[in-house]
Amino acid sequence: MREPTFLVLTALAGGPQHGYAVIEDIAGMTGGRVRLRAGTLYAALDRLRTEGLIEADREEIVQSRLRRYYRLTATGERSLTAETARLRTQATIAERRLRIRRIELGGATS
Amino acid sequence: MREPTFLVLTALAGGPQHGYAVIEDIAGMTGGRVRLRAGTLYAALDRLRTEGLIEADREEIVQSRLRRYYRLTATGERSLTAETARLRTQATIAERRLRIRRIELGGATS
DNA sequence: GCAGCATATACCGATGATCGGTATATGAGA
DNA sequence: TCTCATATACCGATCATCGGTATATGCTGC
Repeated sequence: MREPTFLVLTALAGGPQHGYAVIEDIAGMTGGRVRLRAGTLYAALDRLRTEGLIEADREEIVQSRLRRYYRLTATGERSLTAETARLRTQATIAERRLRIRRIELGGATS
Repeated sequence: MREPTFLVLTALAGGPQHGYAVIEDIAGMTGGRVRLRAGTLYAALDRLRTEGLIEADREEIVQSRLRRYYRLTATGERSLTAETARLRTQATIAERRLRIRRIELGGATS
């Protein structure tokens, strides 16, 4: 799972949201670092729906504009939980190696 | 940065290694979940060298087989440190949302 | 003796997620 | 009236990764 996909699932873990709101949520979540392109977002939404990780929640018309809400499925929740654990494990391994490295090399790298 | 790239940098954070050893290291690190293909590994090595994140360390001939060692550069170390922090931050955000979600929905998802 | 496996580097085409751009439409603000 | 924010959707391009193959050697089991 790549970063944008992970972030979409994280956004929906907070409750149902429509596409554009997901983009805004992710932008806020990452401190503005990640702003998903429309193409990336809607492609990811379609793909995740096909895979059963998310599903349509409801549709609203706000100011004559369609809003299609999506929500995380139980499968999606499990998937996000597993992915989160993986991220944390890898971060821990990398941090341990970096820490040992700094002790051994004393900050003198090439 | 994608997972295989991150894992290659993590492997080299532990000290210089040659290509094949990196594959083995990553396999061990991930409990056998990730076994990089030769194509992925050597392409990543070339790319990371071009980007200045790793560099050639030395070459050895062991049993008439070439071993080309690579090591992390200072730039690579900074890059891995930043990436690790990013992973940890995202894992924390996702976990918080999942935790709140479980309280709110009480385990009843679609 | 030879087949198969592990070691080791390297190249190739295919896949697929993401990027960047565009299209469409409306309401709000300058 | 022009631009910006909202909102969904499609398109081609890029590029990391995957899966397979090529090449070569040494070790192990039959």
